[in-house]
Amino acid sequence: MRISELSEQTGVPVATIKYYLREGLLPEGDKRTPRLTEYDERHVRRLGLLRILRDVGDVPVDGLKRLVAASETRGSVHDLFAVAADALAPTPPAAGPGRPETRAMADAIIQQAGWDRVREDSVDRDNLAATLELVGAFETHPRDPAEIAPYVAMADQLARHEIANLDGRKDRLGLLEEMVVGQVVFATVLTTLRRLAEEHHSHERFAEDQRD
Amino acid sequence: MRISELSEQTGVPVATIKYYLREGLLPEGDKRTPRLTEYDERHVRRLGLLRILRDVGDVPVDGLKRLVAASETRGSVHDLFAVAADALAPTPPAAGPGRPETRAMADAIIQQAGWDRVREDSVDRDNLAATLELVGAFETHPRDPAEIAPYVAMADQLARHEIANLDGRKDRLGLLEEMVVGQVVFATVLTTLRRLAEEHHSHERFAEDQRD
DNA sequence: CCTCCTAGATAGTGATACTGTCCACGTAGA
DNA sequence: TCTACGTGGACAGTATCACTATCTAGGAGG
Repeated sequence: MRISELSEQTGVPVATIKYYLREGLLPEGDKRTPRLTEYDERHVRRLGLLRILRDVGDVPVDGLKRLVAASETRGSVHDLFAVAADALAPTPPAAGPGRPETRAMADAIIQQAGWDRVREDSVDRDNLAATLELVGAFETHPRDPAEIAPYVAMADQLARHEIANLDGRKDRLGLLEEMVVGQVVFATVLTTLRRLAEEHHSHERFAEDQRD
Repeated sequence: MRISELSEQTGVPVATIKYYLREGLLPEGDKRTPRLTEYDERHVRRLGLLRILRDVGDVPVDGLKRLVAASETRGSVHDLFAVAADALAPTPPAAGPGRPETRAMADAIIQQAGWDRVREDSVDRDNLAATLELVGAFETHPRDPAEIAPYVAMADQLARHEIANLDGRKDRLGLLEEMVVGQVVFATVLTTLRRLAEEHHSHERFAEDQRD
């Protein structure tokens, strides 16, 4: 199919498709002649994936690039997922490294959770530390691990559920795609659901409360 | 304290403080003379809050404005929370209204969850619908509610936990602040923890898997 | 043959969140 | 009293991001 058809089928403007091609987010099509390139279903699918990650997950274009690079990772599917996790993780909120004790607390949380398969240099260790650091600067005490425990338990449940639910028949890249889409979509959905649930549950405690 | 001192104490540049004052995110200080304004602890605190919401929660300045406006809401604490939830909710990903059946599915999910205290016009109903719509356009089938059920249960747990843990001694605005910070901080933390947990749990199933 | 589309290069746009400059003035320390 | 530095206020400038538009030359297809 031609670029205009690809655009029609996906709803993505031609200019944007060209941009994604330039950025290497879409593989080049089959160049029949210097003036005519043929695109196929793989492009349609990839474009759909890119739009979901951008529109639903707010993944920056730079993250998409890292994801594309990650998809070339050799090794086990587990290795592939680990590299993809780094690609999806935002770059740590604060530039600075933060106090080492905050990083230690992040590591302690991960160890407490029993997640001993997490790489020592996972980006998310820094992310967790950076978040604790920023929050700690506001609330004087760096929010002790006990407060985080329920969230650790939830994350563990969530991850088990999602890993278990991956379609075992897919190939390497199919699994990656499913994992990545699941991660960003359900992160968004969960955040929205949580706000809805909070609105509901605040009723019992605060509907009558006119305080102040 | 003077503006330079406020800046030092919070680490926020003077120019940024001026910007926040212009935007109405910070209340004006006590204008002793036309050339000298006195700021106090309330400004320090507010600035800390704003920075957390921006740096950790990625709340846009516009959302912060909505939040400030929301904090003036009359009525019960429950009403206050509801308006704040709308302020924190991102404006729906897609501009268009989407198919009505998607909106119906969003409403059905909320009803199934038993969250009957959620306002009919909550922004998050639209957000949920918009997300379902976008995902549905990619994966042909609009992901049936059963797949979402576990997330509904999690969100419910999360919300109960958070509402129950609010410090009951605080005043109206203190409660709002705690609720809002908790919401954005734990949303971020949970997302990070989930990626970490997924990396760990993928080991058991995929460490040996070289597929493809 | 003529019109439309394409690839590829490059430049421009709009939104967001600051950041920098300028000025006249006033405050505080010497 | 003198003076250097800090201030409020207005406004312009900047950086980044994610596109979007324009232009050129040329080939495809009726």
